[in-house]
Amino acid sequence: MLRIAKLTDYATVLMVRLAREPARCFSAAQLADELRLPLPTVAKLLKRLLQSGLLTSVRGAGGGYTLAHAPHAIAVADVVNAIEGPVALTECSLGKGNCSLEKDCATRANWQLISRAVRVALEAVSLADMALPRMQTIRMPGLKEKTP
Amino acid sequence: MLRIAKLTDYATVLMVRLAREPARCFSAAQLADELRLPLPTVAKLLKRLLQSGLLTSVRGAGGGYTLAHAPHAIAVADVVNAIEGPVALTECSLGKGNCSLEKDCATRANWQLISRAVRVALEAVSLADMALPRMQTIRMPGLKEKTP
DNA sequence: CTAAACAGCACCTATGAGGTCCTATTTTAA
DNA sequence: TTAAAATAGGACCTCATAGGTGCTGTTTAG
Repeated sequence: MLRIAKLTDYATVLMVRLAREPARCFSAAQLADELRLPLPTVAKLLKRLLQSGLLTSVRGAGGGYTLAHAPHAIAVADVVNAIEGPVALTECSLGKGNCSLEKDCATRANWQLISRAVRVALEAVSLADMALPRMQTIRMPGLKEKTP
Repeated sequence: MLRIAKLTDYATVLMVRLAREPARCFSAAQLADELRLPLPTVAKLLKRLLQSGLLTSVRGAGGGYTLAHAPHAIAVADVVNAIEGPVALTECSLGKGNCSLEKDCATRANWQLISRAVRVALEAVSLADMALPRMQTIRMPGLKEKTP
């Protein structure tokens, strides 16, 4: 049904929680407990988010994780990228030529445009937005100029 | 990587092919042969597209499938809907309350907005657009009014 | 009457998402 | 100095489901 992976969903929940108190340092256990998510999964996600540079970590007792940037500077797209890689609705959108149609596939370039539109939608929303009780409307720059 | 199902990809290829000659009646075998796709899969997809009302069929010898509407009147969103159901990036976007966070999940409403943005992106592109060698730019009505 | 073609199931199976566990390593605090 | 609290980084399992196949009708042109 064109959904993001469940892990990505969890990851955004984690990031949004962190975004509500950007200064505070959260341990994996704290987050798992508060958000009612399984600890091993939370730990795994935090590690991935760390490796993608979205978090900073402090090791040892009293340690934990913090957002690496301000909430408004991290987009939902970043989280999606960190957990499931670049958004590309179709195989060929990635450029990898493992599509048997490839050559005469006029559809390809158009799918790339659609993928880009989706990427823009995800980039247009920051953690700060997600932390709000309810956003107004998504503004998508770059998609309203030309009209086919 | 936030991709559509491979079957959905195939389905759009099929639909775009049909859109290039809307008057012509194609058999499953013809399409499979021309597009180099496995026949059983093509047949299955055509059946689903038929049940969703996107195609009309003629049974018996010399039969086949035709678009149920003009190419510009069928959106990529329709194809996605037919094959993988409604676009809902997260579980809770569907409304079904099988999310343990549910109550105090402020993130929910915001994900719904994002899902909607993606839907709009898919609705903004018709089969006629996809049949073009290359689209210009996607115009997304309803997403450029308010600015958060 | 026969062959072409759709209609509608039922069923298989292999990949990978989702989840668990174990073993370092680092740091604080007693 | 030691113990406990945390992160770091793997390996590994397992199960749902996307993707694919087959079979048995039914319809229709010639």
